[in-house]
Amino acid sequence: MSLPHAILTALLEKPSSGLELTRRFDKSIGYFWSATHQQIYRELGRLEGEGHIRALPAEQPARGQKKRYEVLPAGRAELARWTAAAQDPKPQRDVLLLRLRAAAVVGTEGLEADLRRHLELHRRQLSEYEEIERRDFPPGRDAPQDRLRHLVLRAGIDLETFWTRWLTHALEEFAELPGAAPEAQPREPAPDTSG
Amino acid sequence: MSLPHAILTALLEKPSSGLELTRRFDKSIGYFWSATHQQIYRELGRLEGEGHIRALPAEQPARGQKKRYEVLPAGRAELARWTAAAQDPKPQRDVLLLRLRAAAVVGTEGLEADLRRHLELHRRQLSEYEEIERRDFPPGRDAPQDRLRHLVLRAGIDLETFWTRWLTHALEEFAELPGAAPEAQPREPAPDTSG
DNA sequence: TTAGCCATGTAACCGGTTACATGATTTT
DNA sequence: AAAATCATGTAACCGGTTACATGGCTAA
Repeated sequence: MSLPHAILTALLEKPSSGLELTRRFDKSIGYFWSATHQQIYRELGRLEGEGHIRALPAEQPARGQKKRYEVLPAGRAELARWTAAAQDPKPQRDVLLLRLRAAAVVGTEGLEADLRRHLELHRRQLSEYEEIERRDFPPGRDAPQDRLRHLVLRAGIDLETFWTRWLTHALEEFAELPGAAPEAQPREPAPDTSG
Repeated sequence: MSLPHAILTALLEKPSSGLELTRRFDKSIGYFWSATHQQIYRELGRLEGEGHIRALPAEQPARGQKKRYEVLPAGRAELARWTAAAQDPKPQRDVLLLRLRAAAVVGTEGLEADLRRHLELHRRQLSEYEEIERRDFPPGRDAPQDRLRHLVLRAGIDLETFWTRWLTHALEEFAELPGAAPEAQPREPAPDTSG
């Protein structure tokens, strides 16, 4: 149940229409909580029904007509409640790690190329984040209001840094692996706890 | 579509029953691809229907009776295909970062305690991984077959290290934040690209 | 013989994904 | 006038989550 709160946050930062929200989710908030326009429209409907947001009465809504939403006090209260409430971290799901684990069993054939591609993608994302940091958080102390935003961006930068390093290391290991696939060499299964 | 491949990998490492798989998903593979027993039974049924696995004919299956599965050649081929196929990284979803972003708007009240809790959880996970590394990958060169497994574990260790560091940093920043919540101080919304 | 655990399921729900529909506005 | 784009939706599906059901085995 996080999408409604992502939307409330975005609307508090700036009242927007559905499509504007969609565009903002493509950058910014979407860096750590993505959403399609279909999701957003569905959720806007619910939030309005619950009295958490309302359409600005300025223009009459019709199909194909812009509808701009703002957050109501009840919505702000709900967001504050949710932000403060304890939440367990969700167990991570990472396909790439799963594929490496599978490769340990069926061979690494073809995997290396995709690792390279991922490395390139993460490098690009990293430099995009660093560009944003240069532009929005120049050296020197942030204003108190910007501290939290900078903190979030820092998480993005450090995560992408981790992935580029790890993928680089992985590719080095691949280069040292003997031959192609250990396909036909079943061996005693290792203890089940190893990663 | 990753759960069936996670199961195929686990079954190739060692033929198992549904509940055994469930237990193995609680450690090991579950560190980066979790699954409940309901998911696993459903998926085992599908995989059997597709001819990717089969129940070992040893014992007759009845309700409440163990059923052990093994991977068929078609299943191994499918896993190899999937492992080698290019896949785009899924956009990350991280609730904690979303909550920080929300806190920048509605205030940090109550958030700090949960950050501390998360820090503690990540520290515990980190030392669990490090324990596994000490036990299964003692210093010195890994055997080629263990390289990939060690690589996966390394990703887990480095990720948890990142989180503990970032959370520590975040808590330091919180300590410096003025007062409690900037609740009643709306300001010009910052540019929408920052993090 | 009752309680508790082992083991395998079924069913309902819910959020995210994909495909498609429709009206309004702008461009060619 | 046709085509492209903007903007708001509907509908179907699918994987993950939660709650519940059922049979067999074991220990108090």
